[in-house]
Amino acid sequence: MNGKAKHTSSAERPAREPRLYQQVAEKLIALIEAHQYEAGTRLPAERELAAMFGVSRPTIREAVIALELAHYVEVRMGSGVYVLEYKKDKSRFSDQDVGPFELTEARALFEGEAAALAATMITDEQLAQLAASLDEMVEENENGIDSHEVADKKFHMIIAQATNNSAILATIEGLWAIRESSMLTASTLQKARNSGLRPSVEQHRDVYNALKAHDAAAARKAMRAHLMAVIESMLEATEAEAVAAARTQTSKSRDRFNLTKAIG
Amino acid sequence: MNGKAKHTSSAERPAREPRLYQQVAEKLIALIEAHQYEAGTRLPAERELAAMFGVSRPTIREAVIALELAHYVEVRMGSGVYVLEYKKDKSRFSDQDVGPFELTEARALFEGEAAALAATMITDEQLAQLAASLDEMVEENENGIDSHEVADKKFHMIIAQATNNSAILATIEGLWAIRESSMLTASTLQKARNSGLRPSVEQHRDVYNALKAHDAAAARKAMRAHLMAVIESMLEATEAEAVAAARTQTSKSRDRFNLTKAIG
DNA sequence: CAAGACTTTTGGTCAGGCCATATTCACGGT
DNA sequence: ACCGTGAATATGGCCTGACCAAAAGTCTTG
Repeated sequence: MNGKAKHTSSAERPAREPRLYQQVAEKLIALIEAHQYEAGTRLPAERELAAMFGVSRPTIREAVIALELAHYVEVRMGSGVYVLEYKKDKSRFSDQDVGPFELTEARALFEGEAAALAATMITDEQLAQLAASLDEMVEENENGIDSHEVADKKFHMIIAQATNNSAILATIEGLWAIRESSMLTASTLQKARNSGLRPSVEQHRDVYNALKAHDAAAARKAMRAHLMAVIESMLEATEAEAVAAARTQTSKSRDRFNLTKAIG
Repeated sequence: MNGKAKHTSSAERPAREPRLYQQVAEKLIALIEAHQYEAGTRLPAERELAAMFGVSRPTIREAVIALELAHYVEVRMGSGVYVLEYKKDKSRFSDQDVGPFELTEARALFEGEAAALAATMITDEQLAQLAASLDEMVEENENGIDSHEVADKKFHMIIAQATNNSAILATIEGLWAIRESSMLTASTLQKARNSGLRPSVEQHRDVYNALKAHDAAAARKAMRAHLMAVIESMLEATEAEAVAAARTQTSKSRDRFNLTKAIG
């Protein structure tokens, strides 16, 4: 191995080559994804890899760190670097089926807290955005547009963002993602909407006012009230429809709802 | 700098310290997030950083690569490494590393609510499981086992499960998954633990007692207190190091200033 | 005064070394 | 024969020192 001749072949590449460790990392990833190295197995030793790729050991180490940070491999000192299981997916909220009531209950708790936190640090600009989304909501309602969803989601997301906490934002986004991807939830919500009780703009405005006043307790209370109301309307819609069959099931949900309301 | 005496003080530490590059990366991130280095500005040269942190240049390079992959900095060959703009950006939550503080803050809020909800409906069997995990925790602490994690996670998961809400369970599992998959977070927690303040079994026991008494408010309060304490210890551990690093930098600057003054 | 050449700074990489831990395996006791 | 047990060995972790190439700063020169 020479320490300097690595550029001897650079005559044709005016474009700056990526750093060496990146090239090596890519090659290694390619090998792993081509199942040259199965999950759970050990990669060749750093010294061997260095020889294989014709680079120095530090470079191999850098590449390994890149794979490590991408969760492709795990490094065990004194033992070797091992290929990890599934590098794929990451949707933590797996496809498991969450019911609409569970979902909304979770939102009531979590978004309530998020609102309380946001109240302490929301900016004027974010407040303005909230006001704008409220206007959109009104407009959507007047136009009879069914999907008043857009402005609704926007409203809640701005609040999540106002917490300045990416973990909270990610969590709430995840809950909305479930809601949007779950058939059951969608249909229940639809029914609830059709049965009159539209998610009132007023409830949202209560939240907005609390945030504007930077009143954490009031914000939490308003947000919870809003989502509790959503649960209520879902319950009514469901109950009215499923008379006998789902009776027990639904009553169970109602009991539960009362519990949740109690801890607030 | 010596090449081998770095372990001289390791006689008593059963806990495996994180790799050096991770520790350095964390300190750097702490400095950046503390606005010691503003966005767009240049970090000290690798050789300087090596001197500052008392490590070799290859280690600094590894740490810089970690920051680079996390989009904290950008490396320009021949020029330097530059701090990038906002690190938060888009909604792509899964592949983005959330900071350890954000994560724990989110947990404090969400798990607090989960505990409150769980208090109203937790079963005797689940309480027994909690008690068992507390015992495990004590045992792990005595055995000096580093990963007191196992019992800890079990404890929190039982509570999440006791809410009987799969959305809540999934959310809290997700937060733990982030914690486990993020190396930087893990390292911060590790340090917090090493620096004395172990996540006390007492705090967990407070939560347990509140749940056993089916006292929602007390459960929420205890859970929050526990996680707030975790944040506190992380802050202390991080701050101490950030300050130390900053001091090195400062004294260096002072030396330079004196030189400049002398030759002026 | 500006354009080009020289020098310095800074990242990029290599080479080779020693240490600590993990794993292996042969050895000796039972 | 079986099972510890302790010495090799393999492997990652980190360090020192060096040289190259690109960028940036400095100086000379037309």
